[in-house]
Amino acid sequence: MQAVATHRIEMPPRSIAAALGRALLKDVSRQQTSCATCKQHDTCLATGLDVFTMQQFDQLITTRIRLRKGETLYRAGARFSALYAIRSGSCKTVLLTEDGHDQIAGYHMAGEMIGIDGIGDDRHECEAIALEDTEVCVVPFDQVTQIAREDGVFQRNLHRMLSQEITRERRLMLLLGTMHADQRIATFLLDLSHRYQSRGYSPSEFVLRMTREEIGSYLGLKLETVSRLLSRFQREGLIHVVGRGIKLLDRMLLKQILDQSV
Amino acid sequence: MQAVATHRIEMPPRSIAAALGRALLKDVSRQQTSCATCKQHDTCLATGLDVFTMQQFDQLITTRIRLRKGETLYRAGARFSALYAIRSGSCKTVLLTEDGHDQIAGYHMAGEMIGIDGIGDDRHECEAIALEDTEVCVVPFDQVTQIAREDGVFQRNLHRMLSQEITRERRLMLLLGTMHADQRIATFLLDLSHRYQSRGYSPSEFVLRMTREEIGSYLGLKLETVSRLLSRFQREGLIHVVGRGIKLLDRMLLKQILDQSV
DNA sequence: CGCCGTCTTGACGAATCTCAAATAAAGTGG
DNA sequence: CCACTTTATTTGAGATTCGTCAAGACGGCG
Repeated sequence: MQAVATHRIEMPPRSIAAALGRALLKDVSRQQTSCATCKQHDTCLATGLDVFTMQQFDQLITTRIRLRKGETLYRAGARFSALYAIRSGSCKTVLLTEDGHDQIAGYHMAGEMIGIDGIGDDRHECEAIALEDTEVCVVPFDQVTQIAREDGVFQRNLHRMLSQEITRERRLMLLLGTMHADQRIATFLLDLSHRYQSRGYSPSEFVLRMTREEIGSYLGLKLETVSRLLSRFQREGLIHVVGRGIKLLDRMLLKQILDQSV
Repeated sequence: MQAVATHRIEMPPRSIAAALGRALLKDVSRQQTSCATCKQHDTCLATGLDVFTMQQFDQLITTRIRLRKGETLYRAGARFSALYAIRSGSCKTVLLTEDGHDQIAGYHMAGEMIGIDGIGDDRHECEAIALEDTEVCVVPFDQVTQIAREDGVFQRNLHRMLSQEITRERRLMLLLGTMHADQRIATFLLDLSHRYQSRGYSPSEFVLRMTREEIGSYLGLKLETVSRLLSRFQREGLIHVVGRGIKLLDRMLLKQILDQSV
């Protein structure tokens, strides 16, 4: 019996370093039950480290930040100095253009790492905003760099983390470039389902943390289109919607929507 | 008086290592004229290295590959072992989904580095295909990793390169998620203009290496829409089109298209 | 010269956006 | 805790953009 993420996802509270460790561990989930929260889309900086390096890494984490709903973790243009591991709650990252356009680039839940967009030119190029009360661990990047130079496994994990961000964005590009509105919504719901499941929550019942408008921005749609499609999916028996509460009734049918070439 | 890239962009031929060096150098363009070809969108792995590390890096490059138009450099799913610096010619990278969809993820010209999508899980997740006869230098990634551990500047350059790929994709996401067809085409033309300019070619006159269909795939449009908009831009005096030859007549007006909020 | 892939252009239709109004939910101050 | 304000959501009708289908033109190449 799985917990339903009706309220908000929270990682079990322990020491700060342990919290981040959980957020970063992967494939070692058999040994540590808390790592069950972190399987697929996570960042895995600490996978397979030897004890010494792991201790070193633990010592990095000396600060954590509490954000209330709507508060900003970092703004576009802010100086980049650290990565942030989400300990509890969730964030959105927002892209801004000169001409006032904006778009939500990502929705990030507990166990994920954000802020890597700043590495390139020492400035964050998007802003991160809490969608609910959220707590993040601060991981100073210069020290990450240092450990990467001393430990090959850690270096590899860092590269993998960066590359996975590229992969994530590619998937979104494909969605935005080729999919119809219903396919986008279906993909979005299945992605959430998958991510909740890999954190130990129900894959078929969860609460959206974003408004219809934010979902639309993320998927390249208008809020009315999002609303209409959720209603349509409900009429067709695919899902059950109550406000931001979502229950997936037939995930096979949802997946079939993705196959429709027209 | 600038050369017009009427035929194809080719880096001046020298030794293999030097060719890659040019492709990767940045900000040192005052000292080496050949680096004028590589200013903005490039990868800069070798920026600011000391002589010793630079020599080390030079020795990496022992292979280059010649591709005829249409040939594949790597396929999706192929084992990742190296990055590729484009020495002459150009490539497209293509994303593929299980259900047969595909989309062009990037258009890469001489002086750019491709293949970094493979780092995450040791497999390339897109395929790279030559748009014309093309020559690439092979940069073995395990040795890149090794140098990164020994040299902090090099490590930083590597991180920057990865992060820039993220930035590039973000821009494309914004385009796909928020822009109208005319804004996408205008952005596409201005981006090419910018990149040709930073390689020492005319920013206002160049030859497209892709078909209308490929441009459409890249921008999330159908080929007819691309064709119609190029015609419209020509009618409006913004550009002059002859087949794949493009002359930008009024870049200010093109930029203004991006500001139209409607 | 004729074939084939590419490109242009038109007419039509479908998907999505825009505008608008009503309803529901969330937040606020007393 | 209630009344009130604000914000979010749903739904409809109409406009618009872009895609689809189709026909013909262009250009390169054997």
